[in-house]
Amino acid sequence: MFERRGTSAYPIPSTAWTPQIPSDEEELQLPSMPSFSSSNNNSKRRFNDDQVRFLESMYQADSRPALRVKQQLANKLGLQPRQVAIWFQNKRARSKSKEIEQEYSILKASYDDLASKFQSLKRENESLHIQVQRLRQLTVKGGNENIELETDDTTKVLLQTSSHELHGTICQNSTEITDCWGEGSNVLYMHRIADGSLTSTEDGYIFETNDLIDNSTRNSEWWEM
DNA sequence: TTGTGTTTTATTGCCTCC
DNA sequence: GGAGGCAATAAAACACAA
Repeated sequence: MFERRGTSAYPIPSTAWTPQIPSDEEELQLPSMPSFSSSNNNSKRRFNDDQVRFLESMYQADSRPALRVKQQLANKLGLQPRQVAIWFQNKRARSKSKEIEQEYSILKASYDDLASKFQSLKRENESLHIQVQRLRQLTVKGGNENIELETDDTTKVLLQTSSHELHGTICQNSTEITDCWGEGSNVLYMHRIADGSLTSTEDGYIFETNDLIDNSTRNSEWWEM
């Protein structure tokens, strides 16, 4: 990006000017100012600041002006009608390109945010798998032990194991698991059933220990994204 | 001053619409 | 079929660092 350096040979209107798009009978209204000289001896010249300013203003009002408007604008600016038409065409292309750039930035920010959340969930998931494996080993041994599963900053699960039964407690918003064993805490009871699977009394909270690891790897493509 | 990257003006060819 | 729009691209103008 760089700024146009050119100096203006014409006075710049002191107040913002909004072009009025003329009807069929009207003439294009431009602020009074000296006509632009058409000293365009067929070499490629950049339009001066005033010409660009007027064209920009017109573009704001109408990005696709009618032929007659373009002709009148060309007369006022000392340009060929074709130059004006091409300027509008290029301007539309530049605007579209900028718009796409902005949309890309928004989408990228959104993607980065999602990717970050995904990574953190993935880490949590991996940690849970390790802890579940540990739990399985202990239940197979038939020990009698309290196991604390850490899921994230605000949730902890305590499982009390014996040879054939598991009791799980979910503690939320507590750093110490014992803090939340009181009234109102969210308690999850999981029971071993005949075939070795685990089930809980919470709605929709059923999983099978024999399959747990396999279940997690069934959708491994999704996690490997 | 020069080389390089960016921006602007202009051309070309294709497409759509009336 | 002609007019006008768009995408791709060329070429000139320009900014700027080395």
